[in-house]
Amino acid sequence: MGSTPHTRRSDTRERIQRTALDLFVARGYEKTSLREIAEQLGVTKAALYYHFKTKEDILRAISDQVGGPVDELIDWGEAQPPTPETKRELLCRYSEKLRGAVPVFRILQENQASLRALDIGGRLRERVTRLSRLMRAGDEGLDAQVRFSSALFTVHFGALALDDVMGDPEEKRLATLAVALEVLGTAAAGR
Amino acid sequence: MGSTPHTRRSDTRERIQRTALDLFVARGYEKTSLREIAEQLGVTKAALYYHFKTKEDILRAISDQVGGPVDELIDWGEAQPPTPETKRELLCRYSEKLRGAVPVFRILQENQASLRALDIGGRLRERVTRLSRLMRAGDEGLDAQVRFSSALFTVHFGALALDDVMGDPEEKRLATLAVALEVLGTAAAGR
Amino acid sequence: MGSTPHTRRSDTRERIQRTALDLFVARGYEKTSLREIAEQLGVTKAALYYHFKTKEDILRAISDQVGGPVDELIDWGEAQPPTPETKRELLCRYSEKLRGAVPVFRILQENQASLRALDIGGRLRERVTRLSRLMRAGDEGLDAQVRFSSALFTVHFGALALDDVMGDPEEKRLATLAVALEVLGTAAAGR
Amino acid sequence: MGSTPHTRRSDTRERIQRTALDLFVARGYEKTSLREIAEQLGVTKAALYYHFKTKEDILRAISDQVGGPVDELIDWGEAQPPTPETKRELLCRYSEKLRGAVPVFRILQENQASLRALDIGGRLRERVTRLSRLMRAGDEGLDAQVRFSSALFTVHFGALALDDVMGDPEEKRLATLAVALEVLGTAAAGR
DNA sequence: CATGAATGAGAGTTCATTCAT
DNA sequence: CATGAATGAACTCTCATTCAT
Repeated sequence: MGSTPHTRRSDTRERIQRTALDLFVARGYEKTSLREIAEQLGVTKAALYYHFKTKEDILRAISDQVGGPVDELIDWGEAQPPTPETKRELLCRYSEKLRGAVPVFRILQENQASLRALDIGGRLRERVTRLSRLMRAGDEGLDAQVRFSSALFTVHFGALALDDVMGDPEEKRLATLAVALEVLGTAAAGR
Repeated sequence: MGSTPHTRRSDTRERIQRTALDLFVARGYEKTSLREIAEQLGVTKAALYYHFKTKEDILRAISDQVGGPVDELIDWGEAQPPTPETKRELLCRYSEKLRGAVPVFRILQENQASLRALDIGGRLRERVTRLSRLMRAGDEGLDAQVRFSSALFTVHFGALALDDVMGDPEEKRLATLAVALEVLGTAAAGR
Repeated sequence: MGSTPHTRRSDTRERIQRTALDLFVARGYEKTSLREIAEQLGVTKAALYYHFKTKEDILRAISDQVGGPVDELIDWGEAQPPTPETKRELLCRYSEKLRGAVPVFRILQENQASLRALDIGGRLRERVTRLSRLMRAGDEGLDAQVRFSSALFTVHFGALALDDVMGDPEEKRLATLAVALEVLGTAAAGR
Repeated sequence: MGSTPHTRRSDTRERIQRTALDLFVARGYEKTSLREIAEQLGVTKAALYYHFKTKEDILRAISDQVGGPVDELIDWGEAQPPTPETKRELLCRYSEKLRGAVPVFRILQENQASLRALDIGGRLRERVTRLSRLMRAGDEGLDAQVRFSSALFTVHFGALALDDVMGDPEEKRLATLAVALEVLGTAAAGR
């Protein structure tokens, strides 16, 4: 009845991305070979190379799914005054970015060592640096710095750790965020 | 003339371990080849095989440097009553184990994806599970669980993140621990 | 409006040939991929296949730019009496064929090993054989044979070697030819 | 009887070199795959990599068989006064270097295009440049330059071309050299 | 005329591992 | 204790080529 008549145009690129994501999550970036990706997809290795220039390029495409949004968030943050309120807002928004992209964050997290040699690793590190600077702005004390890190760890790793635990995802996210804000709050309000 | 008569026993084994640790930290477990380790050490690959059965075995030896102590900690915890005090004590002791073994923890952390296929990964996961159970004992609420995770993240990742930041290590450790205890405290005391 | 009405016939075919020639000279036949040719031309690889059946076919088209003329020269030579004058004339005419087609000769020269497997290589070898026979006709002595070879080397490689040296091309060509004729002359006259 | 008791020590490196030489001559450098070399030798590809770092490295080892001697020759030449006699001597000695190493020179000659990208190509070009400078020293006229080139072509390509022609090799070499000296002689004596 | 998508074959290279000495 | 030599399996990547549209 006209449903997807011949949408074949080229969803292949996206299918590669999806399959690669699954395998990278399950077996790690290094341990996943292009042969595996191709086989699981029912195409040849060469087909992957038609759509992506290198293996790293596939990872990059996946990584960019979250890289872009997070960069926007940081840009926004750098345009705001460095008030406690801004910092709280940053945490909230970061938590939202995490939602729905957990597998991507997990790959970046668990393959950190492999990323180091790749330029993706550099970009990732840059983001962390900029985020750190943002949060520390205006208060360089050790206690404040620890609180910031702790709050960010809570949001970031909380999302990853609680992902495969039963319960309503949104409820878990809000609980996590609440604790993070509490940790941060003391420092930010403490001024 | 009496000091360390023949204590050489197996100098090489330890030198391999140290070199491997350095390289695993710098380039990652997968990306570090036995050739590199051997070259940096000035021996042949075959020599490594005299001291270790496989590459994984080298990693295992490194991992065991922290595995043992942490297992002891967990054993101790499971023998205690599940009071808030016990939980605080666990955090303190875990923080102490971290001190001085940061590179090893870093390897385990950053090569997680690679470890998954190895049995080291299994043991690691088991430790996390047991630790979780310990902390949650007596209070299964979502808020408490989040607080526990958050406190542990703070101690664990705080140690890794603050390692390459200037400042007195012990001071940083105590500040981190203080925040972690604060996060935990509310939940533990909330009973 | 009347000039070159539809003379476009096959502009692309020639552009492919020219681009391929440039790349074959610069990077060698084997090392030049169809992708490179296509990219430099702003078309797709598949487009090349519309105009040429295979990669070898492109090379053949280029090679034929000189193959035809040289074959004519040989045909002419075989129809002449084997006098010294004929041999001198052959050298002169070969020198003229070289002029303006240096890049093509250079490709054939520098990619000899690659050509061996191709049928172009066979044809090339055949030409050399026929030319040799022509020059040796009537005098099979070792000295004469060496002189012939030497004269031909002088004309052939002289054109290639002096190409990227400053100076008036025609002047260089004539100087080269003079030496070649001198070398040949003794033998031819020696009869 | 004591013949070659267990000379196994390691002639493999040399056997690889010999086999590679044969195949490079027969099929060209690019068209010869490491698989072929290994198969013909009855070892694995990996064994080749135990003895040589790259494919290029095998070629380099082969090329160095003539590279060293020729470099010595050039060094010698540069230490002499630029007299006609020196130039004649250079030709004679070059001719002697060629004798017995024809296959190596042939590889370098016929795979020129492939060598260009390799650093072997650079070294080769450098040798040619230095040799050219040597011969031209003291006389920069076009005629002299052409004569020098012609003489060198005669010796160099003569050796390659006459190799697979019947007749006593040494006799052929001397005949070739005689012609080369004659060509050169006029220029050198002409002063 | 030309493209987008894909393929099969094979390349060079690296790795962890083994074993006789 | 340690080495030199070798292997088998796998890897990422490139190439010339095809074909439906």
